[in-house]
Amino acid sequence: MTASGSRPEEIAQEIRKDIFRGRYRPGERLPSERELAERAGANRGSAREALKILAQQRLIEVRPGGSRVIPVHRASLEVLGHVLQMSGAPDPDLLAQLLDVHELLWAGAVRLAVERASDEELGRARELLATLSRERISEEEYLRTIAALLEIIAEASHNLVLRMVGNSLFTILGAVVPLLQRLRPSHATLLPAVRKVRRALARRDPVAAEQGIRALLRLKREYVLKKLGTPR
Amino acid sequence: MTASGSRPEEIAQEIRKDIFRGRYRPGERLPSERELAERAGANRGSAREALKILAQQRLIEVRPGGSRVIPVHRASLEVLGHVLQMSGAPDPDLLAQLLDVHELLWAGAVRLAVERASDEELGRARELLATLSRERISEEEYLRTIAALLEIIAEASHNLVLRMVGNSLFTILGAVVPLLQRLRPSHATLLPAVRKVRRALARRDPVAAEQGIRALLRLKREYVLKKLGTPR
DNA sequence: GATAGAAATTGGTCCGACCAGATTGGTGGG
DNA sequence: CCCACCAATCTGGTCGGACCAATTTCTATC
Repeated sequence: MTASGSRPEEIAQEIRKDIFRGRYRPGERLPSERELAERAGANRGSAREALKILAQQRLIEVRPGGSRVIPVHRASLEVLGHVLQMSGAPDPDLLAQLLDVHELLWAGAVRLAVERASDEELGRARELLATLSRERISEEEYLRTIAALLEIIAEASHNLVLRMVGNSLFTILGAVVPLLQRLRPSHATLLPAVRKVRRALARRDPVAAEQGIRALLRLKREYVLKKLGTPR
Repeated sequence: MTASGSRPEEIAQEIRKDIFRGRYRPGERLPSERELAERAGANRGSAREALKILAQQRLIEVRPGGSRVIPVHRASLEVLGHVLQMSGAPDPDLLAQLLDVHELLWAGAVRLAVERASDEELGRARELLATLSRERISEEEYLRTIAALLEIIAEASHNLVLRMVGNSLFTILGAVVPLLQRLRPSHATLLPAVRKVRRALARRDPVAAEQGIRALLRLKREYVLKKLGTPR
């Protein structure tokens, strides 16, 4: 019925669905490994592994006596991807929240990055910005370039934590965004933001860089949400 | 040798150590499930589960033919806690990075929160601030109150993503910080920041609130790092 | 030396079994 | 009628062994 992955992943997905649909409410007890296994026509080991997956995503808590559901807002970031991909189209509200945090985080990151980046890192960033400001840039290349740009920012920030959080957010976004089309802002709207970032990097001006990245990501945000029909 | 948890968790910890110590380098292949099991004197299932744990933390990638190590900066946030608890005292640099992101995130969060919070939520926050500004507050209560305050901020921001990221950061910090003592700034240094936040909440001034929380968290940061002897 | 094929290895899944701790339901005393 | 107590039952934790398909590694061949 589902689609992908290994047997345990399938089972986990099934349970996740049930949790999101409200079949199992927070605090409630989940069926036992044995029952889940039987229900899915799988081995107990597979069902067990499925539960372990959900447990590590902090969506459930498994302990002797029975596993229990944990409120979503206590769960790990990773479940977000699954939430967004639950029903056909991603929930616009949630996506907007994700983009908010995305913007917040990278804005802060670029600030640190500009302060600490080596000239070489700065150079690579500048190249990417040049790519972004090119007249004819494909949808795919736009997304890829933005990704690379953020990757450099994360690296240049010399902050491992930032890099890790950025990874998570980007992974989630990357899994959802491609579902929508026409995500690339027009060249005309894109250019000013790119120019701003460019100048900020040249002058090593953290505040300006922050504003520039904010503008850049906000463009992405606007286009994504507009595509979903409910801009805020 | 290690300490806690289930058999698989012990094995996972052992492997993690080896990865962090550089015994297994990124891209390198890990021993097979069978060998790891034998080496640990455990069942293959347990070794397998250990690998699954590490895989879900994106520290390794397990696939037919052999599991491979992934660079730390690609890993999930959750491994951070383990990195910090590796050697006796947490690495000051890394802890500083963590606190930087902590501050960045909550500063952004409080901004959203002040804009969107209900009066009831605001009231609860105000109570906590009152607790913080009390003359005689124990070490433990200080930490607990800060935690509760951030929790409310996360809730009031009405941003699920923020809440989740905050959870992760807070969990990591919570696991590390208690190891150090004397984390509570003196009442005199604490008071101005608390006052600032308080006024900002009363006026629903997002910018002021952001600055206030920043100040509050920076105090925490200073004290934590000073305790470690290497402030920056 | 390159390559195609055979053999060993690896993870994926299944089955069945035992243990210790938790849950549950019944029972007897208050 | 309520509550404390205890035994049957259930739950997750771990173990051992087995088979499969895909990958990796080795080898004989060209």
